[in-house]
Amino acid sequence: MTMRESDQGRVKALPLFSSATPEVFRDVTGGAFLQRFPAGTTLLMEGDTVDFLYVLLEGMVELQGSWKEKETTLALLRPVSTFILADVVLDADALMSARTLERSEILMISGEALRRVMRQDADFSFAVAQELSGCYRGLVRAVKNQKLRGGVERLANYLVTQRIRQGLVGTIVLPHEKRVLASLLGMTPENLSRAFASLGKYGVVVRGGEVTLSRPEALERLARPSPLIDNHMPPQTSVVGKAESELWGSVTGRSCGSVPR
Amino acid sequence: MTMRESDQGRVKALPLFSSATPEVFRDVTGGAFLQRFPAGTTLLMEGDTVDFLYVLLEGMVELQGSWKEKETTLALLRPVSTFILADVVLDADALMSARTLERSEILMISGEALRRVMRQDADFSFAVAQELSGCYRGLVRAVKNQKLRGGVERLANYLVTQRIRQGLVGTIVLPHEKRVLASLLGMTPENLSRAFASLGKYGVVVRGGEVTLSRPEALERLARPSPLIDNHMPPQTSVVGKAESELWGSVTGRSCGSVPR
DNA sequence: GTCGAAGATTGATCGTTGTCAATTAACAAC
DNA sequence: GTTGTTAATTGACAACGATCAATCTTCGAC
Repeated sequence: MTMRESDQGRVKALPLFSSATPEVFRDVTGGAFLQRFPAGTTLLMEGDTVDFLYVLLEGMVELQGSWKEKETTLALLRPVSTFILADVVLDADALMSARTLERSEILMISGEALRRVMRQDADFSFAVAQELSGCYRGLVRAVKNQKLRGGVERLANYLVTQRIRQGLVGTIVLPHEKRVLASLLGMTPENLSRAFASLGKYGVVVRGGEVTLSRPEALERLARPSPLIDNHMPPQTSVVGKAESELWGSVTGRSCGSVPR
Repeated sequence: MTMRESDQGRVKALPLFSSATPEVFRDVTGGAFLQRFPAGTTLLMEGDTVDFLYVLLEGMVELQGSWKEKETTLALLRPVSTFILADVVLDADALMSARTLERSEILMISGEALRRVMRQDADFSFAVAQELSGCYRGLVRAVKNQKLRGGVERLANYLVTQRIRQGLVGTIVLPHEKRVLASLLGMTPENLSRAFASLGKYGVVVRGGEVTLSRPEALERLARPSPLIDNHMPPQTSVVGKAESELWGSVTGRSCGSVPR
């Protein structure tokens, strides 16, 4: 029920906990429990009351919002990531649903315990505030991305970002189904197909889940990435302290639980 | 240079400070200074390093993001509101510009002091975390609003929200130029005009900055507001403690500094 | 009052995006 | 292998939103 040794290390390495004393860490995660979910499991529905802070240790989780039978993907999370932190801090109803896209391993931390320790330990509270700030900035980037760029531009920037995150390889691998990517980018699957096709002029070739980027310079000229919108992530420098990894839509969010594109 | 008595009270009433001890309040706002700006002043540009937490005491401020000579409004702030809190907490560059829309009075609080006190006082740190959580949730609402609704639906919901905030009056007053509203709603001024026209069927009549909503029920049926997207705000209950006022695009954000629609 | 500048509106047009339908591809079960 | 299910693609069309240009309104300066 409780954590494995190895998982404990990974959780402790999260920005949220990296500066916590052993006591604080024990107090917060003491009553926590580890749970495994199959793919496609809904962990939380929009509007539900939130009792736990979730920490994704294995697998993949999608955060989504809905309105009038429409759904949209707000974020895709990879290990190790926390999510719905803001709702837990305010003890408020969830604004988004969460579901597993793969078989996943998730640590569930008591929200009550988290808030209690926050009120006792200024350093921990500060770490939470930093984490929330990073998440917030991630969402600001998402809104700018959505409002300022067109569909093709969003895709181009997504590809540029992925190329960097996957190590400047010539061929990147889409970490999820195209339908999910389309939803993340705020378009229909049909339009994503057409957007990929229209990037052919810039050396983008799609074969299944593999996307080859010959002519990355051309693609980048089109994408015009900006550090004020795209989080091209400090390439995993050892300094994990800053919460400024900020998620970032595409599977890769270091920690932080929210948002898009 | 420093605050008036009356302003001090208003600042202390902010969710961010309402639970702070007099010492904490003094420590944080001690080195702060009050400044007046004419309309149209740029307080901060995207990418700038952020040295101060801003508190709007009088006037109106617009937060905006830009990319490739395009601009978009991310939030409109009315007194009393803080803004760029997340950037201050992380000591990171600003992701959005801030400019006054009217002659404004703004309190500038040292970011360094804020962070220092946060590390010392768990309660204050907790209050900051709550504030950030509210801002974060406001942004989640904004993204959902933007991705899930069309232009006319966004306008309809904006009007429904304004009607509630202005006290269920029959005629609401637009708190800013229509061009700014258009940018906030993520459309061009031309399309905003047409969107208003298309709401005529639902009893919406525009005369200058005044919008009369005969048939609010019809408008509401079209708008389909949702508590998971629209923040119809607890109508100013005395409980100011919760940071869950969450801004909300339209001028009215109780406090909190960010975002839209 | 007249004038001028800026915002708002309207119409025409064009490009983008969503929708529906049909087809093809990928993949797991058998 | 075959079959059946789901995802992905393609085309045709409609809806939506952006752009350009012209007009009208508002409002402040004079």
